[in-house]
Amino acid sequence: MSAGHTAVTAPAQVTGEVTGEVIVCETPQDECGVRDVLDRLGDKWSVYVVVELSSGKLRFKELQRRIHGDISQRMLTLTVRRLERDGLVKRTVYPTVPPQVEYELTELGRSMTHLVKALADWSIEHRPVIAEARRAYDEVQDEAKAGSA
Amino acid sequence: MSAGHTAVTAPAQVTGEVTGEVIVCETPQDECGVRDVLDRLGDKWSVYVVVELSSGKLRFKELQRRIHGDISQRMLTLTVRRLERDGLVKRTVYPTVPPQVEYELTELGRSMTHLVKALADWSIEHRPVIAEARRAYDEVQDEAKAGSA
DNA sequence: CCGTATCCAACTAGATACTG
DNA sequence: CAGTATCTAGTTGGATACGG
Repeated sequence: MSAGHTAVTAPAQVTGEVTGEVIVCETPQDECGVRDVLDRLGDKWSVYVVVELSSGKLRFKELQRRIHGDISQRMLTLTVRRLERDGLVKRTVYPTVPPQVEYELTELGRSMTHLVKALADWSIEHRPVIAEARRAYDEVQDEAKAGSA
Repeated sequence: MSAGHTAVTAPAQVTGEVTGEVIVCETPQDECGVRDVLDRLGDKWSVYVVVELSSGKLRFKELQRRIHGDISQRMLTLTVRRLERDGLVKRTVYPTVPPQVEYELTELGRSMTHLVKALADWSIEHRPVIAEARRAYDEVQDEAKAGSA
């Protein structure tokens, strides 16, 4: 994304390898190619779009309504465009008036819902532990601050 | 992270649920709790720290050396602190001189390496398809731009 | 209805210098 | 060695207005 605020383009990637339980890369500088997925998963809305589309085809407005946390029109556009560019989402425009656009997961996109589900499962399963860890961590930090004051 | 540039703190989260192949949330506003994981997975370096620590305990400097793409001291500090706060990484300080600090995955952290591995596997497996999808998409976009010029 | 364009606010990340 | 502090640049995300 060299210039524009609206650009969808992203950088390139290289080769990597995963072995057994321990993750290894052939060439250390290549980032293992994981960045490809992470860049898409890492942004604020992509996962939710995939989640909503996992249950079927949706129109723009309908998709927007379903996304949690009130996604703006602009962000939804950017998000679906990036997903479309990566071949995870298919966009179908019906030249009606008013215009109608439908979004659905591609085969590739559907193959990723398993991962997203795994992520969600893990997250939900370990939420209490993580929450407690954060609470404990913050408490210690606060004490340290109070003590030094 | 309300104020500081150096702060480690992050917002809270709520309840969610995953059912079958389709992902569902009980209350639509709760973000399904997936954000918890994603926030950590989404930042630039966390995954690489987890990857490197998946093969064992490491000191700060050693960890820094191994991370791909030349992580700065500051970013490594921020990253491991966030991971520590979430209970994914354990930080052990030996009060020697010069100081020595060791980082290792906790049980929780190790339970996440499976996910990271799944992510990496998927990424590597589908890299060609994604690359081709992007190429095709960009080509069409460029044509459109050229056509309108 | 489905966007795009523009402007602005917030956060993330890098470089560099300094400390226990 | 293992950080913290500071400053700055780049990127992401939100609000709003307008266009096909």
